[in-house]
Amino acid sequence: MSRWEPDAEGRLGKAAITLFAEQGYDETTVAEIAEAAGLTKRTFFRYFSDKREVLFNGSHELAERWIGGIEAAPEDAGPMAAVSVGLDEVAELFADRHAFARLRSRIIAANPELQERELIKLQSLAGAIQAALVDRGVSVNAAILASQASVTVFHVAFAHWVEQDDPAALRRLMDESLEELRSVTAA
Amino acid sequence: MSRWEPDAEGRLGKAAITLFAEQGYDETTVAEIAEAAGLTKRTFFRYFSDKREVLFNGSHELAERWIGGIEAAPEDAGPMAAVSVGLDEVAELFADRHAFARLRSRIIAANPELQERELIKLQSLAGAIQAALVDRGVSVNAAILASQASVTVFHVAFAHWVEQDDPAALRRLMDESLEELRSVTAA
DNA sequence: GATCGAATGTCACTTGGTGTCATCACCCTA
DNA sequence: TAGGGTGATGACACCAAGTGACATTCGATC
Repeated sequence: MSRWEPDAEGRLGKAAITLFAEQGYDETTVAEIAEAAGLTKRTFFRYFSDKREVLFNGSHELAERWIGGIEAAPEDAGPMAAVSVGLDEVAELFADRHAFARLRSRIIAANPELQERELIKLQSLAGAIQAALVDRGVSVNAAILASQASVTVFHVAFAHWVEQDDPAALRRLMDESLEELRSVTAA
Repeated sequence: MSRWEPDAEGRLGKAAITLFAEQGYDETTVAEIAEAAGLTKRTFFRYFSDKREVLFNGSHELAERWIGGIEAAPEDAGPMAAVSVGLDEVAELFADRHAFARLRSRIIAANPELQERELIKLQSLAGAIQAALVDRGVSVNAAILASQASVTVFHVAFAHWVEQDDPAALRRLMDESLEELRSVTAA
């Protein structure tokens, strides 16, 4: 692709994570990140629409995996069952990224701006799931609620996952979260 | 309070909403808002931590009302039942603000930055509800899920409310949303 | 009416973010 | 192999959000 040093985007992402972890998000300027990657501020903004976005690159892949799982679910499965098939894919995706996920989570946890961005990414994920459910014949209202609920379940489980030490625990934590939601709403 | 023209904060808020509605959020600068209110940019940032915040002033009142309802719920009510009592209070709070809520919603809907801020406000609302539930003796996990679910229910119902024409429909829409969530998660 | 404190103004500055144009490295083709 | 095309990068100027430091203004109070 590029004719200079390869993978400008990857270098920028790596430099950003490193600097954020070392000295904090607010204390790191875009100019610094670019310089650490041997590029300029202008180039940073060609790859990332804003400074936060560099931490949310993977969200598209997450959505694709999850949606793929939903589409592959048996036709007669209900909305939550279909969503749960998607969670299998998601758990697999994160299987070897526990350390990275923890680092990234800590950075985000330390900064409200980043939490805002994370929430809107989850919201857009919920929107995609909703559409996938509607495609399966689920009613719009049910799809809204089911997608919101499942994203909440994922979010809660993911937060637990990064704060404990077993990289393989994600799927189990998601199931526990789902079960808890069931018992709470049933009451 | 103030010794100049009274209610600087109120004037800033009013000027902001008006300008945002007229010419859009991005196209309105803080300096413009301040000038319209007969103040300066610096004073704007003394009342509002950033430009978005001027649209989210009421969120504290919403949380207080909802929490008040939860605390007033019968001791033996389950988490979702207690939350639902809070929704009565919330519905009352918005009874005479339908037009304003619609205007504000349209502004927010037109701007992703503002949607981010809205989501984090809802998240903080969920956190407050969670704490109120824990105070009632609900387990932490159940409180997390119940608060998240109830905020989702509120969000969905509110979105419907501002897009239809009956200002008195909020409580009914919230109940419908809640029922939908029950039936979806039960499956 | 001197003084005090809270609210507001002034000013300079940093940083995120953008528009525009120049430049560079490579590829293709004559 | 010279030259032109093309997409990635750099250079530079600029705007607007947000902040820190200090000055000013008004009203209250003694």
